[in-house]
Amino acid sequence: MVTLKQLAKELNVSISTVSKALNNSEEIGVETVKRVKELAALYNYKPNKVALSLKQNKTKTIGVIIPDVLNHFLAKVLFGIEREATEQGYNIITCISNESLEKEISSLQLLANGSVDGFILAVAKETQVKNETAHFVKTISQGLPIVMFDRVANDVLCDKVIVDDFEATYHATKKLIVENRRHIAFISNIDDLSVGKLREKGFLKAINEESKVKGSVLKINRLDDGQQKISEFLKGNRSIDGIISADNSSGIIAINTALSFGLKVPKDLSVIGYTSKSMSNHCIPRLTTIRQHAKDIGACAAQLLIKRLQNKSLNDVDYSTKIIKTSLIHGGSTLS
Amino acid sequence: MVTLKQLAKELNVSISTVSKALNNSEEIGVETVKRVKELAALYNYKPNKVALSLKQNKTKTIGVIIPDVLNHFLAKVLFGIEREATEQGYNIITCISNESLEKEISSLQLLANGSVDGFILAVAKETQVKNETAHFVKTISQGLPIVMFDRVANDVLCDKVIVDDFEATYHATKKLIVENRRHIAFISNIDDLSVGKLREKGFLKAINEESKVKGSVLKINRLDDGQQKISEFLKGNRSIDGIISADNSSGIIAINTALSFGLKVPKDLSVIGYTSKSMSNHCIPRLTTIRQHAKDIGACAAQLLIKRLQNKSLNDVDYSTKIIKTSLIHGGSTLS
DNA sequence: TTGAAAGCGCTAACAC
DNA sequence: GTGTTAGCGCTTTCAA
Repeated sequence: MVTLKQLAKELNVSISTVSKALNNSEEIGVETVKRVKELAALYNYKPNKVALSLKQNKTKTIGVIIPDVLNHFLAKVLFGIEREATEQGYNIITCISNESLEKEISSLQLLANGSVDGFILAVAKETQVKNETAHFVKTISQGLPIVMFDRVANDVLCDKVIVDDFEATYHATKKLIVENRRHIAFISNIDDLSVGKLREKGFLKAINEESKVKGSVLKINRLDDGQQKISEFLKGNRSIDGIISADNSSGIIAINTALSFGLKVPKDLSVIGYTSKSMSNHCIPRLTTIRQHAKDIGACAAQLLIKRLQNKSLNDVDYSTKIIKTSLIHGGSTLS
Repeated sequence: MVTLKQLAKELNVSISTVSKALNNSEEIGVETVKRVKELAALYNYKPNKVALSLKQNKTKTIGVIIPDVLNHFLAKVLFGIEREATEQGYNIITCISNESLEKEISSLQLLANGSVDGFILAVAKETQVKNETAHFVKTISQGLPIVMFDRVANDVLCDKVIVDDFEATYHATKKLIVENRRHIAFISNIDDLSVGKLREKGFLKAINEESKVKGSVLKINRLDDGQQKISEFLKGNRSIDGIISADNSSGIIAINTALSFGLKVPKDLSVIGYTSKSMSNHCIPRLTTIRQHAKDIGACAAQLLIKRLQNKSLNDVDYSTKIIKTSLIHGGSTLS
């Protein structure tokens, strides 16, 4: 990499002249500017990012801590973050907490040494289960803002971007009720996450509002064999005629299982899930889906963080929680 | 963030004394070391990463350029890279090329300003189609090593990690032939990728070795409706009794479609795909799958790069290409 | 045993 | 219009 020093030497001018010329300073003569720029272009000069970061005490880099990149939703949020960040001239350093509190803490600490200007993260499962928040508070108090998305720690004061999980699941359940379904099951393998709990609550509210509708809940451990669990469940509850799936796989498995029993979808059984677009065609008919607009969530989180980074005057009072509305996409596994 | 300067001031010693004490230099008296370390611990001192990078002219950061994080395979490789990198004390800056040559070039340029010590990447689709390699060569000549995985540019001299796509697809096809399948279809929506082509070649080789076996190929554009395409294809080719899917969805869709036609799997139709574990249960029976060990690919790529970064004596002669062997996982969609 | 000083690459206030 | 200088936070050589 060429440095200002080398350019200066070759041009027989001082380093600061070169610097100013490249930064279009008014002070420098047009002729000099031209000479400098030509040589810089020739050598493909680019200002050293590290030196700039040191000088300006900001890295233009965001630390992103994702619990699990194999989760399609989270990967899509990452995609949204990356795009927005890149557009605004920020890089992202990605850490994968693997749902572990310890890894989450170490990632936070590791990057809180000047590597990044702030964080975007979804809280790890273990962290939510143990309800641990000290590491977040500490990071923020060190001057590194955090934006949480999807899985948030309610007690921590910071910007947040969430989905209307409760509302969306409530309305999805209502929709099945309107379709005249009388025994609706809620299937979830994310019972331990805040979003999983919210979705269940939304479901239960809708069920409890209707005396003639029966509700059942099936919780699946992630280590369980989903196909087998769902198969047993449906066999043991023959009256089920509607299903809400809280995670991105159970709805698909439920449809395929029901079909293998000879049931007709959506005639005998109506299903709605939180599956992503690319998976929603893994059953015939396609799954009717609650879209979370993951990309928008990522973009929104990035915007919130960058805004805060660039506007020092924002103070603790200004923390905002953005709710990204879901949409219901009809896929054929429901009547309409 | 506390700096050496602040510690020095408070302790009434010089900056260099503090630095040496914290780095366990023999020069400094035990008593001083103790005092320094205590205060550093109290203030939770951490050496500023940016300053270290500037001083040592290396960032301990790897640039990772992924064509698409929503691709489960690529996401899993990213996971493998992240884990190995973290273990070895490296951070990763992730860029998503979105299969675009332009974004790939700009990501490379953007990080080649001192932000990273080297790159791990899979070549974008557009780059492969246009057979563009100049940007890779330029980056390497600037002293930033590249490790390519999965989708590689053969002409570029660098370390590579690939899968035995040709072999694996050849053997999978052979397996169907041994099962006495007589009309085997190859379905792919990744025809434009190097790996897609290799898989097709492996398929064709196996087919061409057997005169009594008929082969058909269905190429799906990513914008097409996969369900519809596959449905039409199977309807138009009733004799098909075996399917090899090159991508991670077509195999699942094919099974579900066949079942909806009333066919029995695997009795009437045998299917093998490249699907990932989490998706392989999106059909009943489960899809027999060629596992690519994506995590291992990522780990291997990271190891290769870090080894090169730490061993300046490695020269161009030493470039290696690692082949990660696939495994065939029986899932019920084949007879054995 | 400790400290002063140089330097990594850059910017900017201040001289000339 | 151009150059000198200091300083961002750190390591390291050399001097005391």
